Amino acid sequence: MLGDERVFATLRVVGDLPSILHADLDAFYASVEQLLDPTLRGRPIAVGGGVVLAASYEAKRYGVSGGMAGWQARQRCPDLLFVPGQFREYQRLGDAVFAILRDYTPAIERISIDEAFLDVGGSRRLFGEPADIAVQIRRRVRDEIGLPISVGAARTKHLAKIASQVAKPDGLVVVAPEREREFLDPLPVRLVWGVGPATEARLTRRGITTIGQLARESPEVLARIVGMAAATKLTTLARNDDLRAVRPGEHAKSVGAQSALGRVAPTPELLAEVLGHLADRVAARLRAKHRTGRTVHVRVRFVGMRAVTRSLTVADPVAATHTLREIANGLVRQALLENAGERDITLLAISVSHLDHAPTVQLELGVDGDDPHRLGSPTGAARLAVDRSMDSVRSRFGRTAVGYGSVVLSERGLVPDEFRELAERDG
DNA sequence: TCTGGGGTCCTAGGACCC
DNA sequence: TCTGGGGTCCTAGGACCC
Repeated sequence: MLGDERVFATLRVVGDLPSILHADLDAFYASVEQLLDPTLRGRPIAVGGGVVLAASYEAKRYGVSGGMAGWQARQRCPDLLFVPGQFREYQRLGDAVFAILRDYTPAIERISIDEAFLDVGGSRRLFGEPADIAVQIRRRVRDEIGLPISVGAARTKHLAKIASQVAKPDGLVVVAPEREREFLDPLPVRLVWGVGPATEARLTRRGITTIGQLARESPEVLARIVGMAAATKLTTLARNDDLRAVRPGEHAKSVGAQSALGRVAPTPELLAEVLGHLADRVAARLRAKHRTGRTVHVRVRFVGMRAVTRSLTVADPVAATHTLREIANGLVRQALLENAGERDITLLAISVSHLDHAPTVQLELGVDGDDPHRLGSPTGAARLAVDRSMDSVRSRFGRTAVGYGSVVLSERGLVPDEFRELAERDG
């Protein structure tokens, strides 16, 4: 049974046709839980514990939303039922939905586990008009997978995305080209991609609350409110002038990992353990993608959410766990020294940017030099060799099969690693 | 009683080069 | 005689998105 289908279109479409679809699974994690366990259906549930990772629509009606602290969610909805995530199932079902989408076009851009853009302009002869394809997609995802999915269809990506948000839950909205302004103008600025709480507050203070007002505002005035680049972007989006194409297969620009720690003293032992774990995760993923990076960033969060970052760009690409851990350790110690007023920390993160492709040959062969950070040095090459054998053992026996001493012991993370892997973008 | 983990992009100052 | 202008890279911080 399909839900609401509001076709915001006239019968005859003129001009450019709305050939871009944005497909977005509704309350994805929560919907999967309700699919797998029928006793959860119709009940307010939240995936997570300390923080709400996803809330069912029954829970959303009470004001529970993703990212909210657990205690706060319980306060708003006393009957709220928390369930732990089944992360492998999310990945499996997300992939299954994606496979259905791919039946309709190869021009598909997956932007997260539960969301994708499709350009179905070339699929008319086989499958019909975009609106028909959207109906088929929604029916198949419902029948074959069992999940609700909302779809927006429009002439541009941004408008298609807004349409799918308006369509939720479990709906379809098609925006005909000649009715774009009529559709867009009354909607709140918050629906524009890139407008979060801070920007929304600034715009509201200037009396700008709808997308129509945003579109009519002069870029110069807007620049004074939100800055030059943001003003240009917001104007383009609000006027629906962003014509970027659906692009399959983008490359990631950075790879990182973080760990929330509760509230702990940053002893050398703790730093060694946590940074070892994080460096191991990041470096293994870099190697799996055959990539290296030149800039290492660390982030340290103190009690009260204040956070600082430190980064270092090195001449030679990094992909070895030990090298990454040493650089990160140095940066974190520096950050702690410069913030000596702070006692405990609540989070540590490592990420690597300035990514480059790493041909196997370049990684394996050493050249002269004795700087251990040098990938080409004998030390660097030896480290990579160790990492690579570890990678291959893990690929056969699972990631906890082997590891650096302190890393294996620290698998007591607060969040399961399966979930971490889920949140990664494909690179 | 502050709440996860993965990312992208922008700003702004300083160093350095021509 | 301390004065122009443009560009690139690095670093730190912040807003935002899923």
